[in-house]
Amino acid sequence: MNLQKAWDILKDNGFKETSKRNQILELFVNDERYLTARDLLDVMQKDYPSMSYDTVYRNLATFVSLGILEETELSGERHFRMQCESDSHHHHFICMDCGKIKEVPLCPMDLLGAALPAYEIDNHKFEIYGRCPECK
Amino acid sequence: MNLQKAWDILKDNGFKETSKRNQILELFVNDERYLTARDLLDVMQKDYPSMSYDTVYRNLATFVSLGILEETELSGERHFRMQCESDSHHHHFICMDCGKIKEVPLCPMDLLGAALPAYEIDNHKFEIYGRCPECK
DNA sequence: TTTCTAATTAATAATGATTACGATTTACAT
DNA sequence: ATGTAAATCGTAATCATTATTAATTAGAAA
Repeated sequence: MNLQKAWDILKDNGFKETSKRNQILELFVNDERYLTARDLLDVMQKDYPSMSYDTVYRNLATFVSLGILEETELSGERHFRMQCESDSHHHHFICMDCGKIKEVPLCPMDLLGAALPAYEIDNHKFEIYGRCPECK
Repeated sequence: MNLQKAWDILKDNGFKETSKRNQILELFVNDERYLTARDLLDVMQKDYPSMSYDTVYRNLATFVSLGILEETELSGERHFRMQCESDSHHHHFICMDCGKIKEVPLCPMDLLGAALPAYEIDNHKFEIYGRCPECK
């Protein structure tokens, strides 16, 4: 997702345009890795020394709830990255060295069929972990 | 996994038999839900008021490393349950109300084929979340 | 059975991530 | 230009988890 699209979504939902918000978004646009709140803060405090945890976490929560960012938990910490462009449902290979992802256009739910009758299925998670060709 | 099997594994690896360890194991044998460290502590402090966090976490780590317990992260907290009896690789539906699981004898990795050439695959996670027939 | 030693535990403090709060500042509609 | 709700700052609080040190205990060896 690009910056413009993210701002369109924010504006549509009545959120104001601020420089902090913009820098957080720019950071995600320019970095395809999964980042933690601390990663963000460290980078951003170079430009905005007064950036606070509250601002970071509040905006991350906003972005996730609006579908601008996606979130996953890696080794006990919450990680965030820009929502993928591709509109078709997919899953991710995640490189545990560099944090970059590769889309996997396959969903195990398609193959589940009637394996869980009478169960209400709300959500699912499928992720593959390892090392990408560059890091191997 | 039953209590005897768990102790066999512990003894084989040189771990001593203690009442605290035994109670933690008994708790998991008698509860098929995913439990947090705090869940454990709350229950156990009724019988062993002096049970400490250290003991809980240290033993949980031991049990996981020996394959006695399995672990997953649910809504930001580590959860544990007894390792399944079934020896074949499988995944889990997890009820977000009661915490009970249902085994799903399907692995998406089987269907991945050569979708990720040149990638080193170390691990994967596939979980389905929702509500079980009893909780629905 | 007694003794010895390393493993285990208790009690508590420290850490690290995340959330909350009151005061201040800012975006933007009027 | 002004008013107001939203956003941010600075900091403190909270929550899960890990570390520390001293005391206790299991199990081996005498």
